[in-house]
Amino acid sequence: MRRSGDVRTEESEASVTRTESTVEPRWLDDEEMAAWLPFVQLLYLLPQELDRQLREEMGVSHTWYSMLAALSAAPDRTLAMGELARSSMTSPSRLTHAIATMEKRGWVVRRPCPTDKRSQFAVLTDEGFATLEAIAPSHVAEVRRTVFDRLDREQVDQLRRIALTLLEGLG
Amino acid sequence: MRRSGDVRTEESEASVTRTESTVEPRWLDDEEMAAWLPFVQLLYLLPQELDRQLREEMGVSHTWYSMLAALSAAPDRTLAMGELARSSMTSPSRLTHAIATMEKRGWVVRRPCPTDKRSQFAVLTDEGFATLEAIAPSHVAEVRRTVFDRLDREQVDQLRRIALTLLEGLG
DNA sequence: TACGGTTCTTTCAACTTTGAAACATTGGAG
DNA sequence: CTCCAATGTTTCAAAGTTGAAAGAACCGTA
Repeated sequence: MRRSGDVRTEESEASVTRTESTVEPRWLDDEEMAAWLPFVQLLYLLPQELDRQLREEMGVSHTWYSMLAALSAAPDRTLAMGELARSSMTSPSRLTHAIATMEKRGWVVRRPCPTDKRSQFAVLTDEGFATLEAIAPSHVAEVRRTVFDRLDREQVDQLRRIALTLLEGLG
Repeated sequence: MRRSGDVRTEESEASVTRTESTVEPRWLDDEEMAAWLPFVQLLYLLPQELDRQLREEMGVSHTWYSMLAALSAAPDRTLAMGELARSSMTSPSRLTHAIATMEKRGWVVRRPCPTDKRSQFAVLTDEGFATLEAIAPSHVAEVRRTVFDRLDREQVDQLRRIALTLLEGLG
């Protein structure tokens, strides 16, 4: 076992000797592994940190934050539930629960859609907007502290390209 | 409002005119925003995709996967709960629940630590190890498909450096 | 050896997330 | 017009996650 970690390339030598019918995958090589280990750590640690800060400061998860942000950027601060789910990258079910709770807090109201009775609009209230405005500065400060203060201009550009490339393979 | 999205720099113009006592943060500029929007999307979408694949294939979340992986790489496939929590980047509480469930499935057993009666060891069973071996190939294929097949060697190296840099600011 | 602060783990209750199923509505094909 | 599949949303029950608090054992100091 020369390597270790998340993807367990260290098993590659062992598994070629096994007699199973599964096709042997192409394991990660040393350079890929050297990138994957820190990247996957970042992938789980950074959202956790952003969530922690938002929750501590304002009792809001990043999921909620992006729902509020999406609404605030929409015309009339209004979006259909489905669109909101898509633009905040969350499941319909999760959205329903979250919006229900936010509605109780007075941040959002639901309105029936006049042209499609299946559909509901979610509308950001003034109170919801004010809440978002109150959160935003410390959130941006956190993003700056954890990300942009640590990268030079060139790396910011590299990050942009990499993220855009990888996003193509999702959604 | 010229820009939109997660960090809501579009509010910067509005907020300078407000009369609140909060200090105006340094908002993200265009280049930072152009990197942040896809990056934050990736940050939530990629783990979701990795989780989805692991869950679908083997009924296991990425959290569980990294616990199993950490155990499999440890001497005697054994780690104290605390060490396991640290190396799989999870909270003690979450670890307890997860290990309890895995123990029911026969993947792990808990053993008292002989030298410190507060501490418990988690030990990966043969069955747990076999499960991990069964998962690994399709997981590495997924990682390859979503990440490494899309980046050239230079980008892999850039990603490594960026991830390492940002990790310094966490933990 | 007894105190007290610290460490390691679990428990607890509240909350969130999940996917499947239910419900209501729509729009197109026959 | 009447199906029927597709769409948009909610409900449901099961599972997972959270942070705080509890419990147990450790270790240094007196």
